[in-house]
Amino acid sequence: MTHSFFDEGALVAVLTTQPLDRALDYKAPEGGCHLGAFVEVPLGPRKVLGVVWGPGKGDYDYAKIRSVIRVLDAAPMRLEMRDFLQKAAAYTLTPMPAMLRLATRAPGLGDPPSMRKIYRRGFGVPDRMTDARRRVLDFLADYGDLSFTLKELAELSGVTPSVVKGLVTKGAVAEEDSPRDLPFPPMDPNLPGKALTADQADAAGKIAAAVASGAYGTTLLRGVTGSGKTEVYLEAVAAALRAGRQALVLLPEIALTAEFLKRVEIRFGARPAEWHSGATMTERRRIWRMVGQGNAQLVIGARSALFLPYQNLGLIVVDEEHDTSYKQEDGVLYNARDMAVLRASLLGAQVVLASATPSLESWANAESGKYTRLDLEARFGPAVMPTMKTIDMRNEKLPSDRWVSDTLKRAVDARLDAGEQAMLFLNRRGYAPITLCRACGHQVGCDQCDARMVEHRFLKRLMCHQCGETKPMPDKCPSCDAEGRMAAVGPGVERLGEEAVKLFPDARVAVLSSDMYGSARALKAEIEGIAAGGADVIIGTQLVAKGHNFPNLTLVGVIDADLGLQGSDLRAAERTFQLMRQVAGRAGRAEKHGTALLQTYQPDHPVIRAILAGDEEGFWRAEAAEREQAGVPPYGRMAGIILSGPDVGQVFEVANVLARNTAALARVGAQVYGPAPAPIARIRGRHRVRLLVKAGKGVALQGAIAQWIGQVRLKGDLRLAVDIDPQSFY
DNA sequence: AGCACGCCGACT
DNA sequence: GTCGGCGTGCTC
Repeated sequence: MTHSFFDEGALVAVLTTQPLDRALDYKAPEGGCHLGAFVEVPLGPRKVLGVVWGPGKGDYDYAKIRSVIRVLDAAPMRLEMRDFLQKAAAYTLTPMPAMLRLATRAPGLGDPPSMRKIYRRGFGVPDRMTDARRRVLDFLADYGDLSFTLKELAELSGVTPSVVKGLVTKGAVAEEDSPRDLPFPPMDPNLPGKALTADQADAAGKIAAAVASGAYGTTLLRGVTGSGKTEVYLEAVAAALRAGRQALVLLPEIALTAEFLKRVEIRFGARPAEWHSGATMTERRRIWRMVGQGNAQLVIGARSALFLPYQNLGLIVVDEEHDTSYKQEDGVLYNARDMAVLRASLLGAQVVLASATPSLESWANAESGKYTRLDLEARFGPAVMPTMKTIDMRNEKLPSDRWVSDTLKRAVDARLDAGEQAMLFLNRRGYAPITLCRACGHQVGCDQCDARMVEHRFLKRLMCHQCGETKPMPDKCPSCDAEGRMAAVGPGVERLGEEAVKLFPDARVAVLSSDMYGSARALKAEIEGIAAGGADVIIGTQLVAKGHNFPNLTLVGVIDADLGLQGSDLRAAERTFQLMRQVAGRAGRAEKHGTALLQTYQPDHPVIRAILAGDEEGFWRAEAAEREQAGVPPYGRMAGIILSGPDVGQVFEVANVLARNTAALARVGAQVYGPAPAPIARIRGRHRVRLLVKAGKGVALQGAIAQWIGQVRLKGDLRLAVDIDPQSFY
């Protein structure tokens, strides 16, 4: 460490959020600035946000060097954060400015602390007393020293705001400025938690001891649904709080429910900071600032909460660590689970990766001893894992426009008679996945992407699931002009909902699909209503698999367990396994015993057999052996290079230049496959071409790739994105 | 990312 | 002649 403070006029290197390839030199402002300070600097005609990254390089014409405009009122970025951003950038091959943008995703960072007016009891006495005035003063007398906003005070005392204002001019009510960004209430780690079983207490004790050690470590906490994973990791959170350190719980966005937050609030006696995409600008700003000041001890959040400016982070929990939504697929391509491990290792913090169905990566890391593995086997309370059976669809002889077999229908009827809930699971949004013309066989596709349009009867439109583009349902075939011959082929949840209404006329049927509700909030509210008994038959897509508790749900019918089994994607089997296990785990979570029925045409498929047998270790060993054989992650390294542009020829031209000049990769023994059209060959009119790079485990792949792609200069509208550890590789 | 500079086509 | 298309390059 050379300098930590720069006097006025000293040269400092400032990293901005603008996409420049390096930090620029500026003169430190009046009063000087600290290393890591958030500053506003002039850049051409504009003012931009930046961070003082180090001493200036002094390699630029001194006469042209401008001064930092001002130091922002925010705690300087800590060295640990700087280090984390640099290492994360190097790992994901992301330019530093983009990385810094992730870390400054709060509005109004440059503004002074925003204030609002608050009202409390004053010392003056009004000259004239009225009924309304007395109500206000009596109310304030009842609440002693508490203060309120104008709106609160007026509403709570049953008067209009002008009455309060009148009292302010008389001095009977005091008007004060108060910072809008208030500290979060302290968490109490010593409130009693739920009673733990012996193995839960044992696991909790081990993780708590690791947290107290103040060293880095990662624990894979494995346990079936309802085994008490949450209770166990909340004890780890308590240990971090007791040690005076902050804790972060990462969840997939959809699992961040009111139900979950309530549990946390009960355990720690106060609401934690919630960081999610639906948060308002004011909330985000408050959290960003309070986390940086240590005035938010516990953050519950989605992926991007990892980039908040923690002051003293001691524990990161990644719940549902296998969830694919931890991998950001647009903009900066990073996997929050891996970045959590990176950040913790730099901090001397603990990581808990929790899942009923861990990713193969984490499972392998536990096998190799990089992670500590803790298994929770005993199920909490009287419920046990559901009974799982297949329904062999080859014997069911269903007509082509029906999806619920008679066997499954009888099982649902039985549950309805018992006054319990049943769920039909189908991982396909919309009404029907294919819309085709019976006259010529034409399938309606998206004009912008190479994807089929999916009919959404609920929206009365066709939708592209790649780009979200919609168009009205055509009356006549766009290809052969035949009228009235367009037909819906295959099932989606909306169509399954229609069938369920016919099959179960007396039941209340609810369809849960992410596109049927205006906002994530509305969707969560709907799910909570249903869980509380608002429906008898629940039709759902993948989102129902994520962490929702349906206490009265005792039967899950998986409509098409074969979806995802076919194809050569090496991760498909893993994903199918995880999804089926999680869906099955929805059944019978409380006191009632649950059953899961899987409709399949391949009851002998290894994945289906492993699910039925509950043989997770067997499944993973088989999957791991296959991957090791193929030399793919986690037994080898991969990266995807996606080139995109409006002109296919141009895109392929650049891709071919890369494919032909691979000396930089050959030096580390890496191979290139492709170019080939990317899995989604066209998105929003941009053609996408992918190259895959494959290398041995332990190869320094990023450096080689950086050198390799440095050979090409991208002209015009061409883009190149590097995806380290891609989710799909085939 | 913005924004200026600059070098070629179709207009008053 | 010049108005304006957007390709290329710079910002401390």
